[in-house]
Amino acid sequence: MAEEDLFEARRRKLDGISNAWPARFVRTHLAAQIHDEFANLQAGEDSGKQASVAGRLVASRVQGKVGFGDLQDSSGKIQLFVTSSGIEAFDNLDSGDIVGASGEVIRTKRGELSVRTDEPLLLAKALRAPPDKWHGVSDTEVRYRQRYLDLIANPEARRIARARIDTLASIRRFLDGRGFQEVETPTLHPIFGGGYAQPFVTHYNAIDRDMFLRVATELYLKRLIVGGMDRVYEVGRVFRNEGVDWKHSPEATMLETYEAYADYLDVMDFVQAMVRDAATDAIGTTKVSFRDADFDLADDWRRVTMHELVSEVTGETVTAETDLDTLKALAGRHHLKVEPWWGPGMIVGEIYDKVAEGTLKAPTIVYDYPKEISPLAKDHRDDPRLVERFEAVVCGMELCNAFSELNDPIEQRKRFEGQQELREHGDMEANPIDEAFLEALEYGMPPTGGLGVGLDRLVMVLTGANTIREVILFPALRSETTDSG
RNA sequence: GGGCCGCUAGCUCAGUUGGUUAGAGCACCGGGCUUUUAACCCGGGUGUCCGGGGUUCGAAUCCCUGGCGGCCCA
Repeated sequence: MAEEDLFEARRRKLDGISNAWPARFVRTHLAAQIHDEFANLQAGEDSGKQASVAGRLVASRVQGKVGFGDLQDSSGKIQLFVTSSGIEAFDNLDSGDIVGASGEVIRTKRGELSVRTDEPLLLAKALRAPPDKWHGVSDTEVRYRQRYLDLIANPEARRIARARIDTLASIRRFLDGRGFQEVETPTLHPIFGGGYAQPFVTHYNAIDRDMFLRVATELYLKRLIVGGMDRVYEVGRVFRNEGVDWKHSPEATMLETYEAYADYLDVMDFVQAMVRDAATDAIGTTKVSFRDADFDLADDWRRVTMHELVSEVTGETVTAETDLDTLKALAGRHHLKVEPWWGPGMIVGEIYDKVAEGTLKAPTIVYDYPKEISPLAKDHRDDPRLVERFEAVVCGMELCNAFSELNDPIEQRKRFEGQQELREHGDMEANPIDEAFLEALEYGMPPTGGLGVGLDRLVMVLTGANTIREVILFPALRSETTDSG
């Protein structure tokens, strides 16, 4: 039957129904509550207790004068057992319909816990058929464009959505419990900064100027630290106008936390505890399988400096003192393109990025970054060529980025000027000078430990999702078009 | 941006070397069935083979081009 005929056949079934779109239905139980409450009911036994349930009819089996239906609600599934006088109404339902039913909770002869009803009630018609009851929907494009179908048909989609919700709730609990305050800062920025990325540009009509969608929340959260809000965090969408791959989405959700009087070593402990709690709360265990690795998030994460790691992976000793020519030669041996204006730090960063990072499997804290590639981190207490910065990496994917925050406004201005030079060389991801931010620092910012966590990525690790699109309910896709060539 | 792969019924898929009227299961429609659970039995057959152009006696199949998606690389 053609699609229009299927649609029409379903629509016709509304004709004889007086109130096909009721506004309300009183439920007494979710499916899972019935399974809990009546777990001990024996096969063939009636409970004597009434229940009202509602949800989507995902399967039905009519056998003569009785019928069986599987009702799916937010908690799970419960069988409807439709008897005598209800069979005509039941026969008039289609799979996918939203249905309510009231009756006695029983367990059938075959052992299936059921609500026995003689009046199944249509609560909302599904004019389109739901996904195939057995195969579900597996076309990735459909799963992303019509995530509701994925959620209806695929338990895995529901599991991931739920884990994300629970991860976020856990993190908020963790932070709130430590005296952090959740704040909201602007999404539209006059200057982009705080992250190394190309911004989206939009136009603000009321003040007739171009604005940038934020690439990070960092520079506003630090203003709040200046303002005396000692522990703040924001969970927010950030926008990066770049390519999409398994670990990058142009819209991503970032958690940033700032804690006055803490340093990056404090933040190392902090982020591990937060991730460990999130795992326990979201998936009930700290043992995870992600991509080709299995590990326990409760184990202490390995800590290695960037220079140690680069040395280890390349087999050549690289330190902050290694000279430019040696580094260029090393980069060349790894077939890396090095721009002529790059200093030693940028080359080390490039070797790390392209050669070393991908070798890391279990969570690893890579710390003490070159200053050149870290314009917002504080000078290292022992080595002025380095900064106090770390990233945690899992299976070659950066999970978080943290610093002892640079709070010296004079040094910060120099760093911005360094970024400006990169922009003049054509690096449009380098951040422009943000005078308003510098002015805030000039009023005095306490020493602060800051952290940025890619929440989508954290959910990937916890759920084992192998692409970021699986943990974003509505990932960005090109428009569907019917244009012909 | 580059390379490779894919797009066939509402869904999941098959479709040989280019050759009759493009198939299966599910879903759907009609009939049967008072304990089914991928229910079952009998009957029915749904289509812009992603769009456009070309080659050919003949195109889902080959070529060109565009779209969308996936994987890998930058």
